[in-house]
Amino acid sequence: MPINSFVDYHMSWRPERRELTRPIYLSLARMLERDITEGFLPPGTKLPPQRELADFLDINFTTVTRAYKTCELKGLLHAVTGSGTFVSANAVRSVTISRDRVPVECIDFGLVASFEQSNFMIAEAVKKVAEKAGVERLLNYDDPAGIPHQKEAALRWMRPLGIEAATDQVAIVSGAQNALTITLLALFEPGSRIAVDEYTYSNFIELARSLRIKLIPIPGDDSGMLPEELDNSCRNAELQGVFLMPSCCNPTAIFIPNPRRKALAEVIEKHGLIVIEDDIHAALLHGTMPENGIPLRQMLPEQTVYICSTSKSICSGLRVAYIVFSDAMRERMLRAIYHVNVKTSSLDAEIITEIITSGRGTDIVAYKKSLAKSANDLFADYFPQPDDPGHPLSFFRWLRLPNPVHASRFESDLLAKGVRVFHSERFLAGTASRDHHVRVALSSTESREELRKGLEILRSHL
Amino acid sequence: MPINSFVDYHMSWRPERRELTRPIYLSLARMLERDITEGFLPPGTKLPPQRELADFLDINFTTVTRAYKTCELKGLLHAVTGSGTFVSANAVRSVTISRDRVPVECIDFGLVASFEQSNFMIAEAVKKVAEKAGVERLLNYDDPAGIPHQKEAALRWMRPLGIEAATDQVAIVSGAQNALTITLLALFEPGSRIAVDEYTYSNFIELARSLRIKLIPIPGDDSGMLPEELDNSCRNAELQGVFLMPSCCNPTAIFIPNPRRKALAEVIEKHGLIVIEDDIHAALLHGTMPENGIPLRQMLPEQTVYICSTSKSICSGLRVAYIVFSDAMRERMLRAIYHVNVKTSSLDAEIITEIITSGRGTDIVAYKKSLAKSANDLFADYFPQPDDPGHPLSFFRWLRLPNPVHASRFESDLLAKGVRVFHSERFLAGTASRDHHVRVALSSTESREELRKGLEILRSHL
DNA sequence: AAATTTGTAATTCAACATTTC
DNA sequence: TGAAATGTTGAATTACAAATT
Repeated sequence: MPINSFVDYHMSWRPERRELTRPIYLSLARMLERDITEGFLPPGTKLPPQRELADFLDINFTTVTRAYKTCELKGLLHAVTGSGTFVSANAVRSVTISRDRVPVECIDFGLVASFEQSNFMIAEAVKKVAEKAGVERLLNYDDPAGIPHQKEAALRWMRPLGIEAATDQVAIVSGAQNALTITLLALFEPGSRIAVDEYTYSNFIELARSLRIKLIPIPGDDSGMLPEELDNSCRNAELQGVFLMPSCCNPTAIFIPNPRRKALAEVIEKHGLIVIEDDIHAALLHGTMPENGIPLRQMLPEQTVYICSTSKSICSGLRVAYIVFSDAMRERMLRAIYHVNVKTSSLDAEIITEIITSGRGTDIVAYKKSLAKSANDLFADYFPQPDDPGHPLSFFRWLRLPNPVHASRFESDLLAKGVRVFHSERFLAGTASRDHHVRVALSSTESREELRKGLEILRSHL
Repeated sequence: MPINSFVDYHMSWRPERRELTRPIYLSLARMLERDITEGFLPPGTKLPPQRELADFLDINFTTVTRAYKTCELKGLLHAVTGSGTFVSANAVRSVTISRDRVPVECIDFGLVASFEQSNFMIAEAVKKVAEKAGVERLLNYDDPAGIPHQKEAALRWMRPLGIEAATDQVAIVSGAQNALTITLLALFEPGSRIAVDEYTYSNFIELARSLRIKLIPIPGDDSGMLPEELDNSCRNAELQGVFLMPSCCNPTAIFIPNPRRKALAEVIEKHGLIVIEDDIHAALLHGTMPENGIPLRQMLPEQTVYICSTSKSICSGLRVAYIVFSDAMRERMLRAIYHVNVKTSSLDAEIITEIITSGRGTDIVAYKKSLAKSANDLFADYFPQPDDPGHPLSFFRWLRLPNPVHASRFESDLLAKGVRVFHSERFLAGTASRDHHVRVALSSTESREELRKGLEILRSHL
């Protein structure tokens, strides 16, 4: 029997004892999920401690643990030892970012596109490939990891970025997100732990969640993840990997300087972590900083998966990315590629190959860089941030909000005014809801005029 | 202390007590995995019962349960209440099928290609699309599930197959395997159970294994899965879904007749299972049987995911498949598409669309049908199987071997003679290593002559 | 047909780790 | 600084279900 009657206590959640059916933990989890999704327990609510609720329901407290855990794995809750269990900020809605169902009439600073104005150059390459002899050979099941000359082009593209690899250490897949899925499936398992920045690309967060891979947020500073913090986390919990975007972290735009990269590499090597290095912006940012970033793949070739997408630098719609891996990983990576894709369209890969080998890729990158420069200059006019640690040519900026705001209300208010942005809360890997920021994509508007108009609306809203 | 010394008993596995570290169940699972992959415990070995091993190690028997369970989810074991726990047939090697690293000089009856001789017709469509105005609009992030007119074409393609759906119930993805990954990620979770035929497409087996989804093999007869057996399994264990290829099961080539489909649908509806209906051969086989198959999607629209790939029927290299789902599934499906692919290349989708709307698709299908007819006739000359229950136009045949053989030795002996086939053991979802078969792909050779030569070698080998 | 063997699952117990105050 | 609050995890207990003999 319950020790106390609890009539006088305040408990944020009081499930009906009579509604409990066996198995208890499942029915409790169902009730909890229902009350969260129906809004009775709004985001941020502190749930009763396990022992207290167990006492109230006259069950063992680890049965509550299980019910809470079930909801936590679904992303509805997060729990902190010592503090309690809380309803997640993103419990109700999905934080997945896509261009599906965006109101047509809005200025999109949400999804980070890639200055699609350059796509007429791609259209030319499409024509060129289509007219070549032997297109038929691009249309079968052969070479699931890419045709040899396509892989050569891939290596040629990555060489200036500091990547040297053999052709059997590279594979062609369908974009960076696809590469991440493949890598997580190939090298990790449910329950694995991967270190990430406190603010992390939200689609990676949800992908990991759906694969039941746990992300461990590591504190960072203006130069990115802190090596000593990573070292700490490795000591406390068994970590299998670390996810990094060294040339331009999404969403914070931070470029990790080489000394920091080296310090991180040392810690990573010491603990034998697998590095997932998403260098999606590398080609675009190369040559614009006093010193080019050294990829972690170069420092730790045996334990790094290097992902180089052409979506941002060349063309977003063709879905071509390169993955570089070590010999020890090859078998597992190829198998995962086969399970997820069978193969990537050789036609698309051939178009990108044509663009690279013809030298046109360099032109496209230069053009996108000039657009990025111009967009960032305009942004700086509206929001001067002299101490902004982000990369100066980033396709998006990380803007600190002067006052705390309600994240999803902020987004929807601004959307009502015709501008879509994403609040920092979407990018939270863990719990810590510290400062408030918005990520502002500069590469998705069709003209400088549209960009200006959107920035105007954003500034007046703040 | 252990009750008996066990010195006199035979136990198939005697892990070192001293090697156990805490947590016990994990270290025990690791030892078990090691001993299986290193071959000390060959496939089929019966492991000691949980209680016996627990007694031997002086631990609680549910700790052994957990260790066994861990290995079972990895696909290394399977357990049957009452009988015991056994090492899986495919525990050690991968059964993934791909065209990577096939000896160049072999006749490939392994991977099921799609009579690639018709690809010159696709090359024409590529040219046509490339020359159209507005190719740029195919090259951005828009419409992740497919451009509206492409989805219309998809529905037009599927309508004769018995599929009626709204445009927001269909999405374009990158081939059937990709569709399966997306479906499993969207609608199932680690630990979910899906019913499958005893012989099942081996890439689906491995995909499920990597997602820790458990496949429950259901006995069948010449008309496919047995409804009463499915009903039984549903009663005994909580199943969430069922995977079916009704128009031509891979690898057995069985076409499920309509009465059987209806009986299965009844059981499925009763238990509320999600149907994954991979109708990859539907377009090719339509109109060749006395009665066309009614898709399960038509009978159970709310609980079916219908997958219609164009890889086999139109072109394998372009990686385009259609998924049809119910309104209740939409949100989860779109999110999974975004996590795995972001989107499928609109260019590839447009080429397929062009082929469908121009009516060329029907020509291609007719051509492939004629090739399939001819190949099957040739096969029947070499291996008359008057009572073969498979579909007469199947791209592969399921050939019973007169005598039991060693599966992987059989494959490698034949490969040494220049022919690649796959033994039935690769397709075993569960345990029962019953009859011996080989799957012979008829659609992967480049000419009738090559096919004949391969069949000759195969016959003389038997 | 009943008893036995064997695996499954929910719950409870106990020890522990982290955070807060 | 250390005690209290709070969540985590492994293992044991218990009841049960299926297959075998």
